[in-house]
Parts: sequence; structure tokens; C-alpha cells
Amino acid sequence: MSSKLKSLKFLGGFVCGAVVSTGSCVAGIQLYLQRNQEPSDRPADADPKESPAQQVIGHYGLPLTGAETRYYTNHTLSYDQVNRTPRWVAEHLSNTKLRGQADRKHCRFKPDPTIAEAFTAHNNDYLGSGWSRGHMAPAGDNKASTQSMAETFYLSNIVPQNYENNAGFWNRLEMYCRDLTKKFEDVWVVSGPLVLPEVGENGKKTVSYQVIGKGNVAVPTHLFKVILARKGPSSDTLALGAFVVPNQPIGFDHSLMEYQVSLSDLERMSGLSFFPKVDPAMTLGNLCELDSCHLMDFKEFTLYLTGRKVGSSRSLEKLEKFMAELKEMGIPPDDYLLKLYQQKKDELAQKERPDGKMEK
DNA sequence: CGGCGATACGTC
DNA sequence: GACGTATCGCCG
Repeated sequence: MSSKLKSLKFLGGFVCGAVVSTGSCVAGIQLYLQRNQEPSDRPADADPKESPAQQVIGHYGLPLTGAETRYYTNHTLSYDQVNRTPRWVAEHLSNTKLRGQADRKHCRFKPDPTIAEAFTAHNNDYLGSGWSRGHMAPAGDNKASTQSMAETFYLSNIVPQNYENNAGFWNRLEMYCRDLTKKFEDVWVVSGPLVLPEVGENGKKTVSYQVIGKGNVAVPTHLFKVILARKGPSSDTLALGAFVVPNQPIGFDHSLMEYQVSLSDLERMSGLSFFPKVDPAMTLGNLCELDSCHLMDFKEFTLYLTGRKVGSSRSLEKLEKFMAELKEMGIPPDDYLLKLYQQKKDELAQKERPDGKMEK
């Protein structure tokens, strides 16, 4: 209640101040006009930005959207100051850039220090909201640099995302993008949130979306990802795929192709023009025809997750537990996992042996 | 890989 | 006591 009073009081003060200053403001504009009217030989078709009238309109500056392109070490984005999320995030992937030791365990989500306090999201907006903090430029694309990985944890790169979607389907989509660097030398990816209209029972189309936290961070109804892949610098063909994915759990019974859309359709939905500098003479092929667009299936994904868990096991007990869980699911370990398991087993055995007993 | 929360610690 | 940070264990 007190905060409401406070804001009303502030509003009243602001309006009052504007009224009393009007007189001097008009005088200022007239002086400005006089100064700029002298060289009146300006051509009629001059750049509107240069015309005296336009200069007056913008005398005290025009509204800023904060939508300008922001450059980080390994990603680039445009921020949405209303939704407190990115509008789009662009990145470039290559085989070499994906190798490295940077570890997300040393990173923390935090407000982007370059975004004004009034417009930034905070961790408290997300915590307890029922939505996870979903990367647009993934941390996993930045193994090569602790700096660039840390920057992906700025909330300017984050949108409220369904937990299962984030850890599941979207995660596998991100893995597919990384996998593309094995077949394509360069891969460009643009990702972002969407709020799409829905048709209600009355037949009317309505845009409706939740906002979370004190900052009213907008929860997107969908996420998009555009992938552009090139075999090499001299290729005359580019592979392009555009996808729109609902911000909800998506299981293994759905394929990536189900969510493919034409680039022009996505451009209409998002209000964005993607890759505007692509030479029109280039051949644009369908990524899902030139490549598989195959995401990991349940077995492949479970094997992968087990590999991650085995690799980070801190005790023989946990190590065995992870392998037992895999067996319980009826998934036999592949050669890679078996090798990793043996390696980890030896390492932990040596560690736990000297005392004959392990820490509790 | 993608996340979460509990706990402990230092700071003002 | 609030807050930012680091570490750990947990889950999909």
C-alpha cells in the first residue's frame, strides 16, 4: 500500500514539474529555431534526421529502446527492456571453439552489469516462480573460455523456460547444434523467445503470457532457433533450419522436424529478419534434408547423461549406483562408457584405498 | 548436458 | 539480519 502511495506521489510531482516548466521550454524551442533557420537553403528532400523540424523534435533526445545490439565475448544479443529477456541471441559454433575446460559449476546466474537496473531481470524473479532460467546462448557452447561462459549466465541471455523442456528437448536441440560442427565448419545459431497468439473459444486471437517476479519477466509461450550451417568458406550452399518449440515438456516421442517452420513464417512471428547479409546468389538448402535433424533418442540421451555422471563421480559407491541404474533401465553401456567407467573406477579406487576407509 | 536447493562463509 | 559468493549433492 505504501509503495502505491509513493508512486502516485512521484507521478504527481513529475506532472506538476512538467507544467511549470512549459513556459521556459517553449522559449527554448524558439531560440533553437532561430539559430537553425539562418541557412534555409536546405534541400527539400534532406534526410529527415537533418531537417530543422526533426532536430527540434529530438532536441532533448528521442526515446531509447535499449534494443541495440550488444556484443559479448562469444555471443551477441538484442535485449528487450519490457520483457526483461533477450529478443534474440546469436552465436557462432565451430569444432575448435567447442573444446575446452570451462566448467559451468564455477558460473552463476546474475543480472547483466551493462543493463540498467530498471530494466534488468534478477534471480529472485525466477526463483520459486515455477520456471527455470534457460540459456539462449548455451553455456555448453563456451567450453573454450571461462569468460565467455560466465557471460552466458548474465540474465540478458536467459528466458523463463519449462524445466523439462530445458533439460530435455531443448537440451538435445543444443547438442544437435554442437554435433553439426563435425560436418560443417561453421554453424551460426540465433535463438530467442516468442509469445504467440492463441485462438480462444470465441474465435478471437489473443496474446497471453505469464510474467514472473517483481520485475514481471515475460514467460515465452515458445522458443525459436534458427540454424545456418556452412561446409566451408568456399561453399556455395548453406543449410538452414528454423524451429519453433513450445515452452513445455516435449518427450522422446516427438522429432525435431515436427517443429520446423519456414524462415519467412518465423520472421513474421518474431518480427525479425534473419541473416540479412546472406548473398541472394547462395543456394539455401533445408538443413533437415542436407542433414538428419536427428536429436538423441532416449537410449542415446541416457547413455550420455550416465557418462556425465560417471565422469564426475566422487565415490565408488556413486559410480556403481549410476551404472546399476543404467542396467536397471535395460540399457547396455557402450564402449565409450565402459572405458570411462573403468578409468573412473581405477581413479577412485586409488583415492579411497590409502586409509582403507572412506570419508563419510 | 541442462537445472535446482541446502549449507557455510564472509561482508556491511 | 540481509546479502553476495562458493561448494556440494541432488534430479532429468
